[in-house]
Amino acid sequence: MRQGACSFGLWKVAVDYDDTVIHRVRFMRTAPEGPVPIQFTRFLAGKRTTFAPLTSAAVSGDGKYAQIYREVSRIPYGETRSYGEIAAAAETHPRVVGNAMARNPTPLIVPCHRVVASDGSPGGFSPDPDIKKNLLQLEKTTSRRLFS
DNA sequence: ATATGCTCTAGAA
DNA sequence: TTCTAGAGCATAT
Repeated sequence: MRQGACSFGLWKVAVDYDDTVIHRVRFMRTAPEGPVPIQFTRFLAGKRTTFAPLTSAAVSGDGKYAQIYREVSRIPYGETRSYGEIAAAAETHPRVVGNAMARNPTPLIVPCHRVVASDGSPGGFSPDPDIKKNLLQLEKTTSRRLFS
């Protein structure tokens, strides 16, 4: 297993991976040095809208969380869905979706930042909700640029 | 068995 | 319209 990190604003994005399988992604203040797949730096620079062919280890399996992560992975770049909508698609309760997002081992790959509350407010994000806002902002401006 | 959570809806105020 | 209460369910402890 390899590990590395890149920057996103004030934060470091630490990535644990093997070949094209991403095991863990974390936002931290300081992170171990090392290379990350090019998809990360390009995505975070607004120069890429997908992580393909990278995949998250969290989407495989038959658990309820894996189902939820698969549904979340379907949300297109620049769009959002509510916790309730994801819950309906995965046939579970909205709070379970909240739990799954809170424990998402691979944010970005499984775009949990695109899941917002039903009234459009951002909802939570650890370690800092601002990261979620920044990611949504990045996707909004990037998708607008790609469409001009 | 109980506590917890990045929620949601309905009904009261 | 804003606020509160409780439903509802997978996981962690």
